[in-house]
Amino acid sequence: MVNKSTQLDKIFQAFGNTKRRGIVYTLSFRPATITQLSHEYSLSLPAIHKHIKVLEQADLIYRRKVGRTNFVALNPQTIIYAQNWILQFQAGWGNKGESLENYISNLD
Amino acid sequence: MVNKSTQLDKIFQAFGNTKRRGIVYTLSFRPATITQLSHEYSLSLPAIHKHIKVLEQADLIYRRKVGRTNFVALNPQTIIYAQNWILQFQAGWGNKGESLENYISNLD
DNA sequence: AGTATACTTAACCAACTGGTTAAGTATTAT
DNA sequence: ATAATACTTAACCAGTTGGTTAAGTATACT
Repeated sequence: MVNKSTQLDKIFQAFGNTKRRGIVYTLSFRPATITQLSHEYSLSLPAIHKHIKVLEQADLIYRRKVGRTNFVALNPQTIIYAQNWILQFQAGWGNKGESLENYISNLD
Repeated sequence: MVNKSTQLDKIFQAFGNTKRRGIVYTLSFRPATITQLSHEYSLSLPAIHKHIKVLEQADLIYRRKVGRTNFVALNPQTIIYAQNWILQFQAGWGNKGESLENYISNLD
């Protein structure tokens, strides 16, 4: 399998996990350290490390190391990018009350 | 592993694949049949069948069988649900130009 | 110098994903 | 009745995911 993963794939795959969405939610209030997040979500350090990596590779968060402490913060631009993809369907089929039943019965 | 998958997990996992996002995009113009989608995305019927199942279990699409033909259509309510989750971050940290560098240097 | 803290990395594992081929079912056309 | 169409299901497979335990590294504290 070729598995060409685009950025939107990575972003939505990152969102597709309850704990990662929780981390994003937490970071929407303020930055945090990895240890803080591991306590908040009852995850081992290796486990949170993997989640952070997934979020980082999706460019949803970025980090800065200060001494031995890693601070992570949201990257709002990437969230806006995902928002915009979803928002394009605002005016799409179904938003004006169309139903599949009606669609089918109007075929010929 | 327990793998308690919430609806948001399913929705974002469904979005986390380029071909499934393509299917959603196509369906944002009008309903389609499974065979039409398999041609449009060069996928075998078993492959498209699995994608349709993922989208259906996330409640992003629904279908009606007419004779031997399966029509599928978007469920805009579910898309709105995902939009709303993402839109909550509109006013979150980082949207007023805050940077992690500044955050760190203001700690004490 | 020795110990604690904050990760990081590696190896392992079961479950899931996204495709395949092959075979089966239901409906429609000839 | 036979054949074509439109899926559906099952079995298989390689790669990914999300956790684990154990060990390693870098920085800070005493």
